Amino acid sequence: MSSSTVAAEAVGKEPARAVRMSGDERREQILAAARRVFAEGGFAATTDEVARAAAISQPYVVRLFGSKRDLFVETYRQAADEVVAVLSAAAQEDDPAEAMGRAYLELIEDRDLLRLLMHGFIASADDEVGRVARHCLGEAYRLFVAGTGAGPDEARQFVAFGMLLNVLVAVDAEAHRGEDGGMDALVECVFLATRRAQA
Amino acid sequence: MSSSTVAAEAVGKEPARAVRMSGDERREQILAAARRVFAEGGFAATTDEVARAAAISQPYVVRLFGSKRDLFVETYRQAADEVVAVLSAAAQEDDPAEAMGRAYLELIEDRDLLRLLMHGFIASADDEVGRVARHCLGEAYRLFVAGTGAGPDEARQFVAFGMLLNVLVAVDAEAHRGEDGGMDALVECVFLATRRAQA
DNA sequence: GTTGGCATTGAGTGATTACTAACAAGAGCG
DNA sequence: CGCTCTTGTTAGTAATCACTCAATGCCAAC
Repeated sequence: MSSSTVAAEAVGKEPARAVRMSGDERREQILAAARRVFAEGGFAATTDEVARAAAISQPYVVRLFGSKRDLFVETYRQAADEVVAVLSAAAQEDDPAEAMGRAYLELIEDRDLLRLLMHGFIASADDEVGRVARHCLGEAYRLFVAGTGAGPDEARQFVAFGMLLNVLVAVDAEAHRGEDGGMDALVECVFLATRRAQA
Repeated sequence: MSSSTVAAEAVGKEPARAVRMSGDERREQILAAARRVFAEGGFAATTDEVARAAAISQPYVVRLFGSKRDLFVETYRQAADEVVAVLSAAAQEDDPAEAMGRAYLELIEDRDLLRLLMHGFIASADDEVGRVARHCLGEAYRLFVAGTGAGPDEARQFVAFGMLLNVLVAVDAEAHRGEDGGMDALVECVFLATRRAQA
């Protein structure tokens, strides 16, 4: 009970002040929060939501990144880079085709990452985001060709299957089983295909 | 020069009043405008933009549809229904597989339609939109199986290729040729594949 | 221990937004 | 003409948003 601050905070009398952190640490933390928030609401999500997710004040979010748009672009770029890096690493394993497929499945298990990516696919409103999105897609194709030595058609099918997985995760198909016959059949078929690929 | 209204409007003295229209006609017109506007900005687009696109006042847009959300849902449902109807018709032609492929290509030539659909894939925020989106996807799969008698894998590849086309159109890949090597190769490969399918 | 810099906040500000309320204008009809 | 229903508007309102400003507390170096 040395200082009064601790006791007072425990009782809730003083306004909660965030624990002090280095600027870089805080930026990383905000980026992580922004990924979650932007994944949910896209660019329409507010800086206030990001701030609450990071447990700091809203003006500080804006200050550290300059503007909401800058924060979005940086968040998006980080996510896209992550995808490319993971695919790139998988492309150099023993069985690149299998490794890349598995790597992508693991990536999109992070629903936030995937939905954020999808938002970028449509957010062609912003030039920079569109560029990053196109690059990410192009790299997926290029890395598959380069890694596996597969022909264009096989690589195209790899990417296409990835886009199908994206959409199924985005619409939360698994959580809505039994609501639509066609969708159920599609999910089942995709599920079997992924299991087969992993065998 | 019969009435003063016409002359005055030409000179711009009287406030522009929209030509009178039946409620149903107006609703259709607003839905068409909303499709364009929501395609661009998703649910974040404003009712004011829709109103301007339809050349009427913003409150009237809200009044005719109850709320922005209701307008969005109805716009989305109409678009999804259109897709299902077109695919359904194609599934009953002589060569269903070829017809459905061609039909889908023609559908997504309407970039507004496609981008609106994509927005719904992510807008799982709204339950109803999510349901419609899942149904539309499920029907594409189901209709292909039913129409062509194809196996699950072939049908899955049909839908997957469709999703790839969606994304390529959404990120405006064609308009950005030459900016990214991987993307260029992917677009070229997809282009060849569609030409092959149409032969 | 004082000073200077960094992290962080509260309190605005002006712009925008969905939505409401009230009213205007014309068409059809007796 | 008068009455009513529908179409459409203008003028709000309360809420929300990104962003700004001035201040405050804290740490470290002198």
